[in-house]
Amino acid sequence: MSSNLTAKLSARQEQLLEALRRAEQELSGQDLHARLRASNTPMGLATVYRHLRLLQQWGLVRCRHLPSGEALFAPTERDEHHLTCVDCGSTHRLAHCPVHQLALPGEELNGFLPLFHTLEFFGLCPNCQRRQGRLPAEA
Amino acid sequence: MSSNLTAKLSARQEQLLEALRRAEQELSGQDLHARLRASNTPMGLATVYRHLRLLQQWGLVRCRHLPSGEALFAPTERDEHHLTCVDCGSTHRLAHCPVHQLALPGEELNGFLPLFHTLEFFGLCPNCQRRQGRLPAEA
DNA sequence: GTCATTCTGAGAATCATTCTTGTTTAGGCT
DNA sequence: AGCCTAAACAAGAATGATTCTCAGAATGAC
Ligand SMILES: [Mn+2]
Ligand SMILES: [Mn+2]
Ligand SMILES: [Zn+2]
Ligand SMILES: [Zn+2]
Repeated sequence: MSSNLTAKLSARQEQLLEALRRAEQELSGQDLHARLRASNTPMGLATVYRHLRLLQQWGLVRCRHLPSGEALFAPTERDEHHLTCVDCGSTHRLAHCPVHQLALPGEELNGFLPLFHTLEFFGLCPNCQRRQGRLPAEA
Repeated sequence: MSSNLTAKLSARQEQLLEALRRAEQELSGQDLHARLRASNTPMGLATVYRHLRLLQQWGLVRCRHLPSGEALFAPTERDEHHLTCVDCGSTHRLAHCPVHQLALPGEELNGFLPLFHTLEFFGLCPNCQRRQGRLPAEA
């Protein structure tokens, strides 16, 4: 029950985390499953999701959701953020994390131990600004 | 944030945005649908999601996804962020936005027009820290 | 009025994720 | 080695939020 306190990850968990690290970018659960199947460490889809959830709970994996609804997973140590166009969905990776060593006030934390964060900016890419020319707004 | 544009929202879109603003906290698409049905401005589920997507594209509505997969919607002008426990899922609202007037460098933006952002912190709440004691480390 | 265009919503379809369940594996003990 | 139990595994079924379909309802120019 509390084996999650052990110092070492299981073999499957290592394989999964390694595949994520080897990937050049974030992967969906399905992508990850397909890659593992194609590699020499195949595993079932349920196993992928089960360990993905556990690794998230250990703070070793993070996920972000695209506007389309896809969930993309990445190792926590990869501290990347994006600009995403709300219209066409295109995304650009930021070169640096804008809150890299932002310290939250102690009274905000209130005993909470931060492990990682997600930060995403949304707006309009140059193309869509040009194409739209205008935006509807409230009365 | 901003915008003061000239185009007008449709009646349905106004009703939807009003319901979101009236809500004391973020609502899922299903929640919103249920509330509208119970109110004097009922509308179909497809219409709720259709306009929710459009309002996101106008930059008037934002959404965040919980680890559970639910998408929660809120008006963009509500600039709130949370601490979420990766273990038990409990969330705590931050009193202030830590990046409220953070300016992204122009060369990062590269013509992109920011409309809003999402920022969420993940970690361990005091209860779960106490219950776990420590975290597994990599091999 | 007529016709064209846009909007709506009930229900069906989608599909990523989770659950179920029978099977296999990993140890611990003798 | 043999036996036993608990945990891990994976195939397929189930779930459920979101999206799609499409026939009817509104709108709005003429
Ligand atoms: Mn960061
Ligand atoms: Mn903010
Ligand atoms: Zn765009
Ligand atoms: Zn907790």
